[in-house]
Amino acid sequence: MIENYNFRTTPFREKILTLFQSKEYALSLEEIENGLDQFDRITLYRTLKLFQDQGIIHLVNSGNIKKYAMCKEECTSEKHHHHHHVHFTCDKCQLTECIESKPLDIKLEGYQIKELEVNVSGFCKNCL
Amino acid sequence: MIENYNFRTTPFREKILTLFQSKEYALSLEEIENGLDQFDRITLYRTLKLFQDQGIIHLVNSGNIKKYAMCKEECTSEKHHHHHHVHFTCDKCQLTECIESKPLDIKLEGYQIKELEVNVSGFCKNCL
DNA sequence: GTTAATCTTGCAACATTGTTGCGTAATTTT
DNA sequence: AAAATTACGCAACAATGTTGCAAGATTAAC
Repeated sequence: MIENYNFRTTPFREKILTLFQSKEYALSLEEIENGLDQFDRITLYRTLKLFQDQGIIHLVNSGNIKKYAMCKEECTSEKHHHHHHVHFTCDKCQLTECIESKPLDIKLEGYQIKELEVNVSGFCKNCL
Repeated sequence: MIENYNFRTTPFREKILTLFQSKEYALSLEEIENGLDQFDRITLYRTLKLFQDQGIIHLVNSGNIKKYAMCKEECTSEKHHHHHHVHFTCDKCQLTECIESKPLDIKLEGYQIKELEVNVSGFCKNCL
């Protein structure tokens, strides 16, 4: 899949991608780093930025912690992809997941909405 | 108003509070610092943390920039106050404001929702 | 009102997070 | 095979945030 993009396939990038694919939930920077043996910090930052720019992953604000989640297929199709789905972070297990619910249609009188981000926290199915 | 809380009223804290009250929109750290003549960085951080803990201000994730907004009255009444209203950031003027709309009732099957945060971006009334 | 307790400040020092520049290495293209 | 492009890894820096501690200010106690 990585070959469809206009950047090179390198061992490091494949490793990062594999890491994301092996998890069902969003990854914090710490979790990504823990999943790697030895790595260059700057290269990791640049890889994450590249993946974001290419619509492979997207940023999730989970409280004070930034996390990164794989984009679903719908995202990559559009150039400027939107993430109108809900991000849920569990207060107990701390896992963050993307919830594919029906698209939210929030409308604000007099405003033109381009991007919409919904971050929800509470208890997930496993921790209830 | 600051006297209703269980911490001391100091010139610095009053200055910060006045700064927030003088603006209709959420303030970034940079904007706060620009509104002060000379100040101690650590004291500012601690003041912001204090105000957050006391429910005077709350954090808004505006894209990659953290901002702080005054809490409305409804917030301070409850101990664990919720911010189920919408935060809007304009792509043009970059201002972030809290929009008092009807409370959002997002429900997720099997999840117990405690906190809800909605960040919207686009063009605001003035920039349309 | 003086003393004691508490809170706040400001400095140092450190930790984390993120960016930029640049030479080298690897990969594509010609 | 040579040239152009892209990616990597290091240094250096910048921004952001935290902790400890001594000194100052405020409040409470005697």
